Amino acid sequence: MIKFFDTLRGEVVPFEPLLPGEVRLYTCGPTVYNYAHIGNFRAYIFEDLLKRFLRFMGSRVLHVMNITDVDDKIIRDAGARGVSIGEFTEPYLKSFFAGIETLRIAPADRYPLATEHIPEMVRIIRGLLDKGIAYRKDGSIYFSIAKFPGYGKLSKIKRDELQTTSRIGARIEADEYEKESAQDFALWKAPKPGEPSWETEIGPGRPGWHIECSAMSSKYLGETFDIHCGGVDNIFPHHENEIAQSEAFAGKPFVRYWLHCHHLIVDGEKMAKSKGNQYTLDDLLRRGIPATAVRFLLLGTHYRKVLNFTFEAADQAKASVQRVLDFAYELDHRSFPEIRNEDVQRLVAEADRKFRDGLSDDLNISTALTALFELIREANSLLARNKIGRGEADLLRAALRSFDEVLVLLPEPQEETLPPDLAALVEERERARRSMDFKRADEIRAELLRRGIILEDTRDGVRWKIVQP
RNA sequence: GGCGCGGUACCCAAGCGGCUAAGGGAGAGGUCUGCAAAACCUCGAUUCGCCGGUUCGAGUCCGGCCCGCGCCUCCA
Repeated sequence: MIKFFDTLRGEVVPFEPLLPGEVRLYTCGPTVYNYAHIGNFRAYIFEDLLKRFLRFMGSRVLHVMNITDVDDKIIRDAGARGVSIGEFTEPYLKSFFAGIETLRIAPADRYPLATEHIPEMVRIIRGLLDKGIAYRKDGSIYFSIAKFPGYGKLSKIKRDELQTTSRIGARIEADEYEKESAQDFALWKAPKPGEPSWETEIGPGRPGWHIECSAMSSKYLGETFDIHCGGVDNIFPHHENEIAQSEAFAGKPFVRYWLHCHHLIVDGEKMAKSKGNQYTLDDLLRRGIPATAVRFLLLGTHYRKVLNFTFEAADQAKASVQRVLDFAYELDHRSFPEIRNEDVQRLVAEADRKFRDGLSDDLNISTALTALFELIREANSLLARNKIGRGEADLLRAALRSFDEVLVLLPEPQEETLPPDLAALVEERERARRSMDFKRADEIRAELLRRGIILEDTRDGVRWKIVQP
């Protein structure tokens, strides 16, 4: 049985999709006003784990991730640069997708853009106006949270406490828009001179932040769908407001399971531009941390715990991944005796059970990784004693590939030939070794290492590996 | 002030009432090897932030305290 921690209910609950065998998933995507940092990618990696695991367990997953391509900051910064919001967001959009690919995150089925779903948003706002839940003020339209009794149920914030909560006062005064009640939020913002706006049946203007997710999720996934993910910072106000809009409009439950991922901090501190610790994916790659190590690092801490990023942890992640890769390599580049060993089947079955049970328990990745590493250790131990036959090697390869459908650490199958000049060097070294010229042999090995090839002398002869980029 | 997360070996990190406290990294010693690499074997927390309590039995439950972190209308 699969169980997840649902933020709304505040506990781990059994997971049952609305339609058997199909999970409808909506995840909050980037606001493309800047380059994504590794904290953003932590959330996307968590969602990738969730999605790949659901597929691993036999579900189809229909996944929608929104792209926020219009908001206050985008308008401000595009204006400052004197370009359209489309021109402004394009490089960030490209960079986001490049990161998704680099980290081997399974792409969503759709990435709807906010600017392409204005009519869908207007339709909901229209409906909320008609129901008297939304009201107009100075050209803007606000959602009256007093009209939605369930307001605060996700974030556990009580409505009457909202305005007395400290810190809030200053922010309310700073707000440029007049509202009936301080806690009400904007569905539609009045146009301002020189800023983008849309002519619509509810008047000119641009959407508030929250409405796009209500509009796009219901369009592609239905008015009630299975899972909605995001970072914990989205619980309030973003997701709270989505619930209010969607449920007030549709009159039915919005989301069945809310899964939120905690933050990533760096060296024990919150990431902040001012601290200079806000790393992008490219920053890490430039520092020599391979993408798979980044993936492993972001994957390796349970999603509901704060992940403390350090470069030491990144190096450890790299080494851990290497252990998996070396094991896979061993299975592919070794001769196996013609024997049978029943133990292997038992080990594989046990690892598979533990892997599934771990992830089924609210995505307990530690248990799942333990299953993988225990299998590797046991298998290596048998391998060292030459007690794994050809058939068992196939079993192990299949198990590894199966786990890797979720973890995605193994390299893509690649061309396994050395460029001729390098192959010639390997040959020359073999001749040198046969004539006991170990000095020359070691020179060649060092040369090849500089060129990204590591040589290993085994009982079956010399073999080479590509060193992780 | 409100809501929430966490403090387990040098580092990362499971376990959440009961066999010897997972797993990975780093470290020490050994095996194999021309040397390496990889791998294997062995070692490594009498102890789980602190203090009380419940229990036959507690990192695991209860109470108090200390410390770190996040959110509270920009934020993954």
